[in-house]
Amino acid sequence: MVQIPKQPGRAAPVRRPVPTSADVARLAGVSRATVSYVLNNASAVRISEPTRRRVREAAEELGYVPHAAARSLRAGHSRMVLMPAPAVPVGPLYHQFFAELQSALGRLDYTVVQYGSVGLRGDEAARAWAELRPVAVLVPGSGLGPEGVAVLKRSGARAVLTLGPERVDGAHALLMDHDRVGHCAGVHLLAGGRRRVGVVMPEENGLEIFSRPRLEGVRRALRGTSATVTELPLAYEEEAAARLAARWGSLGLDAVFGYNDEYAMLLMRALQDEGVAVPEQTAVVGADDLMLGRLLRPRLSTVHLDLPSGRDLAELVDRVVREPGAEPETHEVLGARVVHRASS
Amino acid sequence: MVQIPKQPGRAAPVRRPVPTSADVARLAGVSRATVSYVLNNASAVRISEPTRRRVREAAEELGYVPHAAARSLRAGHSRMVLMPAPAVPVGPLYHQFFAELQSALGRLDYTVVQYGSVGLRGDEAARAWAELRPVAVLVPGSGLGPEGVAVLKRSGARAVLTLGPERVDGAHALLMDHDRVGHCAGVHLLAGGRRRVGVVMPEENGLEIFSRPRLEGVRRALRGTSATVTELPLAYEEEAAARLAARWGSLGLDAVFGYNDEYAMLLMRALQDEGVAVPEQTAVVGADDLMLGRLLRPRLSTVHLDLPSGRDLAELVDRVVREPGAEPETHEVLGARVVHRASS
DNA sequence: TTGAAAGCGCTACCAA
DNA sequence: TTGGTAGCGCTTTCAA
Repeated sequence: MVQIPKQPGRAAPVRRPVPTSADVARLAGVSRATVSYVLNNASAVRISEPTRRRVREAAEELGYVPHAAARSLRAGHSRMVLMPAPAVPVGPLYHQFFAELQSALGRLDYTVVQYGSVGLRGDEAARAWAELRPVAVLVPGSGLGPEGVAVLKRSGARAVLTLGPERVDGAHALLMDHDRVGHCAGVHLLAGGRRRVGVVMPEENGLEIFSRPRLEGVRRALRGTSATVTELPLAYEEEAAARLAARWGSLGLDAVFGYNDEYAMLLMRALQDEGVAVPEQTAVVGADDLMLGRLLRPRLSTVHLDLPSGRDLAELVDRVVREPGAEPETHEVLGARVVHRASS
Repeated sequence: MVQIPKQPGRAAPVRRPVPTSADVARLAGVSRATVSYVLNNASAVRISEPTRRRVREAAEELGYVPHAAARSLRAGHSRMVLMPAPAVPVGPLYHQFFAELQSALGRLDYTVVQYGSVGLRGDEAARAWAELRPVAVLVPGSGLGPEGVAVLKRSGARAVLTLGPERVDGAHALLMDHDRVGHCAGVHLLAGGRRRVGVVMPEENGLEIFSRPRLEGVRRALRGTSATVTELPLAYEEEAAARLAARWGSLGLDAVFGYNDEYAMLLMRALQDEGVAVPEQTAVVGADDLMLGRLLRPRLSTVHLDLPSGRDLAELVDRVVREPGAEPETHEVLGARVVHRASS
C-alpha cells in the first residue's frame, strides 16, 4: 500500500458562513419568500422580470446553493431513494443493472443514494437508513428482516423493496432465486449424461447467500435420478484449486458446477494442469456468462443470468411510491438459461 | 430482460404520521428537551433513572427514529462524506479499496454516502452535491473543476479531495497517475528487447481517462530509443479482437501493452487463435494483476497496481476535516510494478 | 432534575 | 407583485 504521510495542518483560516436564502434576499433587496419563488420557478405567483434578475444575480454572486435538508424538512418528504451498497463485491452484471436503474430513477426525478452500512447489521442498519427519511429503500441481498421493514415504513418510507433470494414480510420483493441458476446447470449436466456432479462452494465470506441456493438448485435438478451431488468448498486462490484438483481422481466426479465463471475457470485450469480432460473426463459449467469464459480453451459453458431492466424497476419503485400501502407484490426477476459451449 | 408487469395499485391506506420526539415526550410525560437528553446520552445533565426508562420505553413503543436532516440542520453541520459513484464500471481492485475506506471512515464516525450523479456533469454535479452539505467530498476520476471545488467549499464542505489523474485547484489531490502504469510496461518490454510496441486503446466510453495516460507512459518509456509505439483501438468483443489479430502481420509489432488484463487477455487469445506465438512473436502485458491473468496459458504478465490503503485515506480525510483551510496537499498514491510471467 | 423557548434554512399560506 | 410569518424536527442554552 502507498503511504499517505501524516502531517499537522496549518492555522485555521477565515471561515465565511455559508450563504442562505436570507443573504440572497438581503443582497437583492427583496424578501426571502420572493427568493424562494424565483429560484424555484414557482408558477403560482408572478414575479416581475427585473426582480427575477436581481434575485438570480444575487444568488450567483454569493454562490448560493439551497440546503437540501432544510428543504425536505420543510416539505415533509424527500425524493431520496436509498440503496444500501451490497456488502459482497459484485460483478459487471450488477454494475450495469445498477447504472441503468439509477439513470432511470434520475429521469423520474429521484435522487439515488448508496449508503454504506458496514458493520451495522440487520435491523440496526434499517434504523440508520430510516434516519435519512428516504421515500424509498431498495435493499439488495438478504439481511433486512420484517422488523427492519416496519421501522422504515413507520419512518415514512413509502416503498420498501428487497432485491434478493427471499421475500420479507411487508416489503415488495424482486425475487432473485438463485436456485434457478443451479437448476439450469443441473438439468444441463444431467442431459449430457453426467451422473456424479460436484458443486463448488466458495469459501469467501458473504457468498453463501448465492451459493447455497445454487447448490439447492442442482440438488433439485438431480432429485429422483441416480445422480449424486458433492459439495466442493473452494477458496478463490490458485493453490486451493490445485489442491482440489490433486484429489480429483478420488472424488470420482464426472461434472462440476463452478458456482460462477470465475470459480469455474479457476478450477478448470487446475484440472487441466492436473491432466484431467475437460470435458471428456469432467464437464465444467460456470455462471454469469462473463466474457472471460470465452477466452479459455475449451470455452466455458455457463448459465446466463437475466437481471430485470433498470427502467422497469424504476417504474415499479415510482408506482409503489405513489400508491403506498398496496399489497406487497412479489416478482420473479431472475432469468437463467444455459449457454452451451465446449466445456460440457 | 425480465418483465415487471405494470398493474394499478389498490386504494390508499391509513398513513400514520411519523413519530417525532414530541410524541415521545408526550407519551413519556416529559418535555422534548428531556427526550433529547436521554436519547443522546447527554453527559452535561443528570436525568433520573426512572425518567430515562420512561423515555426509552416510549421511544421504543412508538418506533421513534430521529430525523437526520433536522438534527444536522440544527447542528449546523453533518458527518456525511459524499462520494460520487464512479461513472465507469470499476474492477474488484477499486471495490476492495472502497470497502476498506468506508469501514475506516465508519469507525471515525462518518457516514459514507455514494451519490449517483448520472447525466449531470462537471460543476452542475458539484452543485447537486453541495445541496447535501457534506462535511467532506471525495471525487474519483476527473470531471470536477476548480469552480466545482469552490462551490463545495462555499457550501460548507471542509474537505474536498480528488482521487484521479490530475490536480484540481483548491482541492487536496490523491494523484493516481496512470502514466506510471504504462511506463512500467514500456520499460519492461524494452528491457525484453522489444522495439515495436502496440498499445491497446479501449473504445468503450469513459476509459480514456485511464487509457490516454497509460499510453503516454509507454511513450515516455520508449522516448529516446529506436522503439516505436502504435495505438490499437479495440472494442471489448471477441470479433473486434479477431479482426485486429487478423491484420497483426501487417502491423509488424513484437509487443503489445493491453491496457489492462481483460483487454490483454482478449487480444492474446485472438492472437493465439490466429497463430501468432506469444511471447515468441509478440509479447503481451496487461495491468491490474487480476486472478484470471494466471489462468490463461501462457500466464499473463501484468502491471500490479497499489491503491492507497483505505485506512490511511480515511485518516487523511479526518485530518483535513479537522484542519480545513490548510494548504491543499498532493499525494502520489498509485504504485505500479511489473509482475513478470510467461507472456512477455 | 426538568421545562420553556429560540432558532437552524426553507417554503407556502395569507395579507398587503 | 411582494412581504410577513408560521412551522417542519431537533438540540441547547437559560430559568425554574
